[in-house]
Amino acid sequence: MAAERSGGGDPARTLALLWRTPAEPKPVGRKPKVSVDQIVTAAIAVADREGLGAMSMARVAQELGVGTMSLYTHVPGKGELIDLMADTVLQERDLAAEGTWRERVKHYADRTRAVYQAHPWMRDVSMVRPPLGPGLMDGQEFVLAALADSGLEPRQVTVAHVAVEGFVHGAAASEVDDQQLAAATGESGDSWWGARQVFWDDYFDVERYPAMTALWNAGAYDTEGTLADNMRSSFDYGLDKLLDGIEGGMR
Amino acid sequence: MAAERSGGGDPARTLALLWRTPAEPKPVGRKPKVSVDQIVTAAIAVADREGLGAMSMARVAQELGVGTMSLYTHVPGKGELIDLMADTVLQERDLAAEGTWRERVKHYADRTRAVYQAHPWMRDVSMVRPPLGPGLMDGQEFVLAALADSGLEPRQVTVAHVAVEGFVHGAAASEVDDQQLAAATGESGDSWWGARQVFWDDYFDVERYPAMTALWNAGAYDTEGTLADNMRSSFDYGLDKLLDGIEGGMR
DNA sequence: TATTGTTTCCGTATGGCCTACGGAAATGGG
DNA sequence: CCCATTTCCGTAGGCCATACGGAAACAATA
Repeated sequence: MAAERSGGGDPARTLALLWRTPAEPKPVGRKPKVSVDQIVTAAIAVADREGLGAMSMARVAQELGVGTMSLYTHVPGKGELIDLMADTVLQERDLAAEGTWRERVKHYADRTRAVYQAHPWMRDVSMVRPPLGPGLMDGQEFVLAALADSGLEPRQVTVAHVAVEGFVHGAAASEVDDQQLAAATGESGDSWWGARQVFWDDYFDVERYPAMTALWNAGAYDTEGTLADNMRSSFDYGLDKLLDGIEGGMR
Repeated sequence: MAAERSGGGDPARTLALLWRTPAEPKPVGRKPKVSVDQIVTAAIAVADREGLGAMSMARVAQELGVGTMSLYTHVPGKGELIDLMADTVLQERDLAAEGTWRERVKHYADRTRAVYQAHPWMRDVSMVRPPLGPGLMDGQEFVLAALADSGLEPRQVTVAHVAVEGFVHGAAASEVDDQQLAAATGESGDSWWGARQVFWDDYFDVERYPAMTALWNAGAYDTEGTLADNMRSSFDYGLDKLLDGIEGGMR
């Protein structure tokens, strides 16, 4: 399937849901069996356990013990529900750190990474047209405040922000991708690569790939950790180098 | 839908397809109406036009004027077809550049970016368990050769490689995400943001978001270009800073 | 030409998905 | 009791991947 799309529908309705604008009390009419919060919570639970692909309207309704179509009374559609899910888990970040601007940016990256770890389906949510809710906005404010304290010019802050934001979400997503695939297919990344040993035996050509061969012979791939360990250290390394570059560009 | 998954199935069969290992000629039996190449080409054409979500087996078969099930004679399943599509478009990169190691890495980033631009559905293809075909491998060889010339220690080359590869694919993906959404929904990114003007009017709180407000007042968001232009310069900026950091770390 | 072995083609069927529509059911006030 | 209002949800239409097995095409042989 292609990536889950959100951000559709009527902006006013979606924003009201994201910010939980309390509709004026309606003392008249049948009592609701479920609330928006319950729907979002149930949807997150399903996606956490079985992935975003398994998060169907029918599945969520079943989880709550109501009919499928009942959900549409509270939520305009699946796209908007995904918006609500994403903003909700982004609110789980605890962004109240002190320290230098670098420490704060790294804290932000760490907390965001934790969200992806806890909710691997975030990999499948596009962030180019993000849910403009409190979860996203609080995060933006936090990073921008940190970058603004770095001494960069205002215009540079916004450019650096896009780069940092892109790196953090991208790295967290690809790190989590492995786990998500492991859960979905029942095969770990290490085992997947192991099963592709045939490739090195039957297809790899040392003459076509001299640089890779040289690195291999130099022991560059003799790592002790698992695939997940390596992806974790690459995340930290890449962010460090990016911040080094941003810092260096200020001089 | 969640991200399209590939890399499943029997490794030996998939590798044989990726490297087009010619099965021994079969002069006996009914003549095939379609070839693997035709199927892959048709699938890419559909995905280019209508996105990976529209690339169904039925749709591809229709494109070729054959029955849906005929495809399964030549390709094990949809996952493997996506593997073949991805490796095929990665082969479109022309990676024969001269220059310093930095110039070559930037050339690689530029060519990879071009692939995503031409085939936006690549955003939806996971690269954590990549198709081990010539398209992917030639790219890896090219970057590793460049990084190995930078003077980094072998072990450091592999770490930097993961960071660069992650950045390039991540940035190209999010850049293209916007265009893909524009094509799928018929609404451009600029127009989408315009429709969310309500947010700034009704929900944005200057006291809750002082850093954003200050940047706004400083004119940091007074850009003349389109959203696409800004994403493009962020791509270049981020890669530059990342390479600065890698270079600086060698000292 | 008729037969046989081999390969490809593809119709059918199963079980899933989202959501438009409209009627039934519940609730509080008069 | 009646009625306005709100929520609940069954049905139905049109998508999807792919397992299965028989029909059809072709080359070599008799």
